[in-house]
Amino acid sequence: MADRKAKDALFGAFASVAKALGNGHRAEIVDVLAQGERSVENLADEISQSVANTSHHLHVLADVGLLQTRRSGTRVYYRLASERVGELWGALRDVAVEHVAEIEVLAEGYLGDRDGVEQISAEELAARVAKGRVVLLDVRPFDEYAAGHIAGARSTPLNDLPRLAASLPRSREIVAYCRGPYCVYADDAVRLLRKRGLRARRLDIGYPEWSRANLPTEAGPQVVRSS
Amino acid sequence: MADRKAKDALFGAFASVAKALGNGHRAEIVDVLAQGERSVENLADEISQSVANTSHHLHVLADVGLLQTRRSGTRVYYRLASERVGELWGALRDVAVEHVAEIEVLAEGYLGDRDGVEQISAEELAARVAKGRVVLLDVRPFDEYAAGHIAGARSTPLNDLPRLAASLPRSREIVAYCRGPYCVYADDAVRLLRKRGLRARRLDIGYPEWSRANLPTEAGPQVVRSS
DNA sequence: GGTCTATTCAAGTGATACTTTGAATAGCCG
DNA sequence: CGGCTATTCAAAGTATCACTTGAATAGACC
Repeated sequence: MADRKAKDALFGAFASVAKALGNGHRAEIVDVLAQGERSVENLADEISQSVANTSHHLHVLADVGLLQTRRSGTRVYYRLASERVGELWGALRDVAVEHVAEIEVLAEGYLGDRDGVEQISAEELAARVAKGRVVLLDVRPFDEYAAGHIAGARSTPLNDLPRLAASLPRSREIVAYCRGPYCVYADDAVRLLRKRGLRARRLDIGYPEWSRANLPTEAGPQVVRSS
Repeated sequence: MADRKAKDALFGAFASVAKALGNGHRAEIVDVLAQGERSVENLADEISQSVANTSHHLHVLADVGLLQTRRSGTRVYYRLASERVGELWGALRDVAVEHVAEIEVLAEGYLGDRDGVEQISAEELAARVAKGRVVLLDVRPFDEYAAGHIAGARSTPLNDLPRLAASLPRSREIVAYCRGPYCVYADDAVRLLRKRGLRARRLDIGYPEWSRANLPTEAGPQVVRSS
C-alpha cells in the first residue's frame, strides 16, 4: 500500500482525541464540564490540582479541539466544544463500566456501600414526575442547577439538605439526582434522607444523560432557590 | 475531600480505556475488528505491522477489556468485546472529525480528492433500496461481506470490480459501500465505475454504522459470490 | 498602581510507549 | 513422537513523552 503513511497519519489523528482523554484528571475535567462551563480556578478546586497544572490539562484538551473558551473580564471560562464531546465521554464511561473489571471495586471505594441507596430509572422517573407523584431534588451546586436541570426539580445543594430535610413531605417519594451515575452527591443525599425516615431513591443517571436522552429540562432559577 | 484518592483511582480507570485507544495502530485495529473477528496474522497484515507488535497492541486492548479472543486450532481470533466498543469507536471518530482541525487535510491525503465521488446518505439509500432503484455493491473483502452486509447488497470485492463492471446495468444507479466513512474502497470503486461511464455514488457511512442504526442487514453468502 | 486571574516558562522527576529480536509455547498433522 | 504453524512471551533497545511545581509574565479591572 503506497498510502500507508497517510493512513497512519489519519488514524493517528483519530487516536489523538483518545490520548487527550487518557488521563484521570482530564477525564474528571470533562465530567465536570458536562454540567456547564467553568473557570480555571473553579476547575482546579474541583479536581484538587494547582491552577497551573489544571491550565496545562485544559490546554491539552483544547488543543485537540475538545474544549472552547470564553473570556469574561479577568476570568477564562472553558466549556465542551459540542454536545458530541459529552456523548463521547458518556460512551467512554459506559464501555469502561461494562468491560473494565476493576471499576466495580473502585466505584464502591469511592461511592461507598450502595446497599440502602436504591435507584430509579429515567423512564420510571419521567412517568412519575408527569403524574406529580415525586419530589425531585437536584443536589448539585446551585450554579449547575441554574445552568440546566430536570423539569420540575428543586435545587437542594447537598450542604443545604440537612436544614431542608424537615420540610420535605413524608407522604411522597423523594428522588435525588446529581452529575452522573458515578457522582456521590445523590448517594449521600439518599443516605441522609433515609436516616431521617424519608422514602428516598436516586436517579441512576445524572443531568447530562437525562438531557442527552431528550427528556424534559429547564434552565434558570425558575424554582425558588433553596437558601 | 477525604476520598480524593478513591476518586482519582476511579477516573483513572475510566481514562485507561481512552489510553488504550490512544494509539494509531490500535485505533486501526478497532476499526478493522468492527467489521468482524480476525486472526492475529490477518490483522498484522491489515495494519502493516509485525505479528509480534500486532500481538502486543492486541493485548493492550484486551487488557482493558475492549477485545475478546477465541481459539480455533492453531489460530487465535480477536473480536470487539461488545457492540458498545464499536459505538465508542464511532463516537470517537465523529468527535475527531468534527473538532480536530487537521483531519480534513489528512483524510484528503489518504482518500484522495473526493471531487467526483458523490455521496448518498443512509436514509436516501434505504428508501431507494426498498424501491429497487439501486444496485448496491459491498466492495469489502468477501469474508467481511459474509460476516454481515446491508440487505440486498452484492459482494464485489474491489479486486473483482474491473472484471464485473461490464455486467452492471447502465440504466440504474450504482451505490458502493465499505468499512466506514474513512475507508478508501468505496471511493476507489466509484472512481473506477465513473471512468467507465456508469452512474455511481458511495454511501457516506460503512457497514458497522448502518448496522448500529438498525437498518436492514443480512449475513452469510446469500447473494451469489462474485468470483 | 495594585490586585486578581490565567498563562507561560523552565526545570525536575519519573516513567512510559513502541518496536524488534529471538526464544518459548500450544495446538495440529502425519 | 517429530515437525510444523501461529501466537505469545521476555528482554532489550530506542526514543521520548507526561506530569507537576514554582516563579515569571501578561492581561483585565478597579
